[in-house]
Amino acid sequence: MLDSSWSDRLVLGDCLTVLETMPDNSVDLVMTSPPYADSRKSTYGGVHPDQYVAWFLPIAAQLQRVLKPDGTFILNIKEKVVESERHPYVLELILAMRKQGWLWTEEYIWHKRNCTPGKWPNRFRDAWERCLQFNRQKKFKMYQEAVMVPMGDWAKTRLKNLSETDQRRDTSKVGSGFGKKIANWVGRDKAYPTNVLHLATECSNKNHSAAYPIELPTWFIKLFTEENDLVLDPFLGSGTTAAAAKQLGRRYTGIELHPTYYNLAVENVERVTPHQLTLLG
Amino acid sequence: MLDSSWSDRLVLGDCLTVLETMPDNSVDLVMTSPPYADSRKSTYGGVHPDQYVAWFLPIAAQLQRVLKPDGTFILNIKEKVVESERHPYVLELILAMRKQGWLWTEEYIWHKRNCTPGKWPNRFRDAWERCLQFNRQKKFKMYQEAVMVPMGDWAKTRLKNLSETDQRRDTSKVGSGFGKKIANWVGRDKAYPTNVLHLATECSNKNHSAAYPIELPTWFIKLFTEENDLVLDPFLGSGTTAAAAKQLGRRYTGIELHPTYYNLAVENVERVTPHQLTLLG
DNA sequence: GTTCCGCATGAATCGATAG
DNA sequence: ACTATCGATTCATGCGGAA
Repeated sequence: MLDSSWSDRLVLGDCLTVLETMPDNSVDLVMTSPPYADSRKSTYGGVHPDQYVAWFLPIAAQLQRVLKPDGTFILNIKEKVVESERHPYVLELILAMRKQGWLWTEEYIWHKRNCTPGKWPNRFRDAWERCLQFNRQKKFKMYQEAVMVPMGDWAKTRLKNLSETDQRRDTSKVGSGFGKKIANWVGRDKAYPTNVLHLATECSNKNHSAAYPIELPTWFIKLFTEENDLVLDPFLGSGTTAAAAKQLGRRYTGIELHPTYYNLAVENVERVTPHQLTLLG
Repeated sequence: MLDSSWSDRLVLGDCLTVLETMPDNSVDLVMTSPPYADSRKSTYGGVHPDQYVAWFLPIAAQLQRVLKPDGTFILNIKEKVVESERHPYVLELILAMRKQGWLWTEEYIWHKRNCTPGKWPNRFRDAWERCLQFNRQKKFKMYQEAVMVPMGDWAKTRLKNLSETDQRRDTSKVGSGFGKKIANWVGRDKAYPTNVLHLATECSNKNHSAAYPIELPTWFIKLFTEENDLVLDPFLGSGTTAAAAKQLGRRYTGIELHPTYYNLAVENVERVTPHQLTLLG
């Protein structure tokens, strides 16, 4: 049942083609952030918003097939603004995936504490993204305690690492609520999180920006898998998901189309030691 | 053009029926939180999730008619969990309203800092709701400066303009020169918010649970209207929207079907003094 | 070694300009 | 009319140099 040939492999190639070669019911968690829709046709890999659903559905079908019945699919995505309006492709995708047989179990909010700046006459800065949870069944594996304790540890670690300046800074941040959260966590060992995640965007890697900070896949991997479970990211990018999985002692499979990103991912994943206690920040 | 007969009126009656008697292009902002979908028919205002879109669309059509072309419609809503799955009626509603001619300009997130407690095997506590922004045109009135916030927590008191950080920075800059100090101070005084709002849920003195805290309509009323503009809430509930509008010196119209809520709303709105400087539980 | 400050930069968006 | 490109706007963060 356990096909070890897909353990800890990073594959260079087209996601749909590669997925078709993977066995049924073999993945415990799919966690990915697909290329965002892009109206610029000239851009390599850009998918037009109007064609986004049609492009993604066959991939979603494959993911459904390779996912174990009690596994989970987390899709990090956010719709772009097109002609001063939020494009509806994400909404349409959710509805289409439901027709495909997926259950839309939950929508987590990733609140980006440091979002890109900018000012426009008709909108504010976009500070959040969707983390859509899809399942094949109503009953699925979920290890809530795994994210209960680390949340406290995370805060404490974070608190230790922060300089006084940064602590003070955080307290005064606009709407971040970060400083307050730390205050709330002090002396409170156990707290269940909510469906809103406060995480900064990754700024550490200079050359290539990761889609999301490693804390994001780390959280979902802890929540939905146990050790030696298999985590799949069909749009690996710079390898953040695989790195998180490896670090947590999970098996991983990653697929990436672009050689540049693929090589970067290999590098980044190799650098990770399993069970390495996190250096967050 | 300005029909004063709808200024500062609270109407007891069916929302659709009342809306049909209102003049075209007369409302600057619609802000409401409609009755949530509920499968329990006996509940007041309960609408079955599967019928929610069909129920709401005629109302949305009337709102589109009475709204000024450069006005805004803010819809506070969140989908219920039905059979372990998020029901898609909100997504379907957005798509249907777009077909009706609405522009889905933006989706704000109301992050509820103290959400209802509880624990379930397959999900965490729900700590956020959608505030969907719809417009008739790409260009609409927006007064961003009105919601600019001090560098401290914007949901808290405005009296404390000096955050610790700023005080400290200010002091340290004295050594290096005066001119710089003022420039930095002014620049750091206020910042634009993002599309994520951190507000506590209302838990204060009211018998009936208000749909949202008064800070929520207050924020959107400041953002999308000027003084003497007309704010409409077709599902007034306990009157929070009208109270916020009155307090800010805007005109308001509220419609409520249920006599109990209507009377409560009248009471709550009467208690408010226009331009009363904040400090509401 | 610490703390503090300056500065570059980032999954952005709009409007204007040019082809 | 439609598309492509560019400049302006804005602020939380981390890094590096300085005190």
